[in-house]
Amino acid sequence: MITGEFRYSLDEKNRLMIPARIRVEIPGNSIILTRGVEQCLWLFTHEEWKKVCQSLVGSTSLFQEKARLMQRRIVAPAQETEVDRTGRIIIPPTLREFAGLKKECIILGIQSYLEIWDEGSYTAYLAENESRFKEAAEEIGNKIAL
Amino acid sequence: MITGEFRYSLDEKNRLMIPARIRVEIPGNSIILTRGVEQCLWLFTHEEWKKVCQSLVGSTSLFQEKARLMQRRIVAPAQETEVDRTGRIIIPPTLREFAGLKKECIILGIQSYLEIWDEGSYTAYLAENESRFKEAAEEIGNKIAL
DNA sequence: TCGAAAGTGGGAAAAAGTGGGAAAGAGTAG
DNA sequence: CTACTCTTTCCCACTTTTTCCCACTTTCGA
Repeated sequence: MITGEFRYSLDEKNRLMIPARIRVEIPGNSIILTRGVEQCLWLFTHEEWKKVCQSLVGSTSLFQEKARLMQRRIVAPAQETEVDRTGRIIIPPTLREFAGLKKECIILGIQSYLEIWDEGSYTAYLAENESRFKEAAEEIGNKIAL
Repeated sequence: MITGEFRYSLDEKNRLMIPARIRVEIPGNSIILTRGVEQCLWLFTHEEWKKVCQSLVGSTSLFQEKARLMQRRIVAPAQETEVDRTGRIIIPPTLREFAGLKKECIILGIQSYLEIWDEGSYTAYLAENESRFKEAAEEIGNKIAL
């Protein structure tokens, strides 16, 4: 997809705007929505989702506890959502609650997928992790000349 | 790009002038804008941005915490911005807020990239870090013969 | 002092975003 | 089984924002 950080608000029908810039990159007007690792939602194109699934399902077994956990936590909650003709998607209730979406939401474009955060949670997440981020940045600085 | 320290003000449409001297060095009239490590924005040419992305994204996974942090903090906020025919760029709202840009801005040219600071923040940053700067200067002095 | 280049402000057209109404569908009670 | 209600979905029309462009002002150098 594409990158960018956008703020949109959830309306009273639980609809959320997908930024026009990002929308044009979504093939077929439909997208897969699931739980993210942190308190956010992940959105994938069908193609990307296939890759995620294959790497999760393909390399694991029904008879391994950790594998089942990953399946339940990432694969199971996934739902396909249509982008309506004005560019909005409907966030299913269980996913909305999981991500704690209230009104103001942040949409992140991270190249091959998107994330949706509640604005408050996202701000808190970044604040909590700022020092960790700076450490990681230093590390990269030591490895790479940029 | 080129070096230099310039002061321009953000107009009421969130447009910021790119100094003519620097502008001529930007290929293709379009530039990548993202969050910097401190409270400022970083601007890269496409070519430079590609390098940054590769060093961040290249060898990482969706399922690694530190990788996600770096992606969210540096890669996700990135947006491509056109330089209009009078030489201005539009600063997207989320980036403007992050950098705390009010009116007067400082543009720094640092060879391979640019930085945009709010004038107040920049002055404060320099003042706060003057002693650390002197330490850093000593350290470098020990490594380099100049 | 004049000309050219750089910078500023603002208007108009186009695009993007928002709210809400109506139709369709599901669920429930009589 | 039917009728009523509530929810969901789809679409339209209005509003706001963005983008593009023009013209004026200022600055700098000759």
